Amino acid sequence: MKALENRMSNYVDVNWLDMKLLRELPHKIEIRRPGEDIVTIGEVSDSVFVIEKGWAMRYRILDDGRRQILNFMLPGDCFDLMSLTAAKSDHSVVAATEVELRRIETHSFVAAISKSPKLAMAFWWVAIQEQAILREQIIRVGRRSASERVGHMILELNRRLAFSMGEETNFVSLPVPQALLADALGLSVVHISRTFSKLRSKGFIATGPEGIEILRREELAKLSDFDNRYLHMEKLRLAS
Amino acid sequence: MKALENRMSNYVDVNWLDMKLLRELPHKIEIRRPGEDIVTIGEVSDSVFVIEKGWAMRYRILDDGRRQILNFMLPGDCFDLMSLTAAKSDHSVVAATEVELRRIETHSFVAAISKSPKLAMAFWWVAIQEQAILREQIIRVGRRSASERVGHMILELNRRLAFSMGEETNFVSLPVPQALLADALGLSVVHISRTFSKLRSKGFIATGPEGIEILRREELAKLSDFDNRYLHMEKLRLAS
DNA sequence: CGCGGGTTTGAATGAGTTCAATCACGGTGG
DNA sequence: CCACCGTGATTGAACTCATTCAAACCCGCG
Repeated sequence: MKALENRMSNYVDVNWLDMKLLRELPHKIEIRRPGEDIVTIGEVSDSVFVIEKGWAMRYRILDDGRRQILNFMLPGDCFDLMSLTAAKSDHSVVAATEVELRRIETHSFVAAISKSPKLAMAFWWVAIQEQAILREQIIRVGRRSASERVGHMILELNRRLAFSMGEETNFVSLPVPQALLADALGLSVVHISRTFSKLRSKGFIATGPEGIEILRREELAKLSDFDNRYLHMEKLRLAS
Repeated sequence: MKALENRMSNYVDVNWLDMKLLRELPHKIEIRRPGEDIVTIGEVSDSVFVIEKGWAMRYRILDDGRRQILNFMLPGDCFDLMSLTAAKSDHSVVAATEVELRRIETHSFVAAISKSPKLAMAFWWVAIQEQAILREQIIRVGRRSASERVGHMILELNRRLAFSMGEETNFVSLPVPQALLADALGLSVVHISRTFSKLRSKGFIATGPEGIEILRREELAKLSDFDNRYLHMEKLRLAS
């Protein structure tokens, strides 16, 4: 719950939202090992999930084995609000690292948001933010060069992690192999590696086994045309 | 309103949803000429729009002039439900052809959906479908070849147009220049043209000034790995 | 007729892929 | 303690798909 609270407290007044209501919702905590599916394509989910710890990702496999990762989901992210309409999922969600999940059954979730318009609005906002991340992903893979893609992704992950941790840092923990970045950015593993070494040699980043350190944020942001406004991390205002 | 009614009647029981409520909502009808912005990046919108006639598109321009079209919006599509949270738009929406719009002010829209949970659920579904289209777009530009992208896009437009027209056809009216397809699919205009002629020479499609005719739907769908389930065009079920 | 937007074609170039080999490192079993 | 794996990162060379630039073409329209 910590990550979600951190996140929400960044855009709503601390005591504006009754987190208690959410925290006390009936739920189960589940653990998934890396590679285990959380939601499988074609299935109708009856639950909403909140990621407590670890990374997950949405993905789809094409007929010949190509894989596209749609987006990464970090602590504090919620899915699948799609379950509210009982639609079949058009993609799978898998644990990228070991993941701790809070599972809330759809009907209790619906009950909670219909009781609290504030909570409903907060989750509406979550959906908005996710859409924005998807759109940014389209732009990344559609019109950006390899270095721009990599730089942009690093900065996005850094902002989102900072947002859910509640603290600034130039370090991006990257608990996933480069192959996953490749499938997220529509590049080959080989080229991801080459791009990293290019960014390293230019002094923009340093890489280690644990993750990436951003050495020159400004230049990197300029190079990759990164503008974090799309993440909508400013305080939320309610529509009258 | 016709297009939206057609569309909704395809997935909800005809008299299940009180379209009257929606139809009688205070609104203004507006016309935009091709190229005119409907929503501008950075602005906070106070209205929800429904496209009555014509095509619009979401897009973003990068610093050096590259453009990415995020998706096309056809008759019956709604936007921007984002306005409910009074967030600044992270992209622009522009008329691709001459467009007829129904503009509903956010506050009347919010009033209507809070009165009618059915209406709210219907619009929630609209948001779900749009997310699915965005995800499919990511897969298209991230992991598909040029011919797959073009074929897949043709089939998507065909399904969506059929859905909003309420009638089957193998013809896809394409009232926009190839340059727009290029910016949507992350390809150059030249390559779009070459790809079309490849698809033509294989006998999959025929092109004319008005649009595209699909000659061999099955083969084309196979070639482009198109599976229309993501469009969620089946009847809606309500979550208890 | 001639102009202009859009499409098509050709030739040269380039960014990213593929294949294959090598390297680095942590873990395992003898 | 050390040889032996296996996974993931890196590098080189050949190749491919798509881009760029430039010219030609097509067609509706004033």
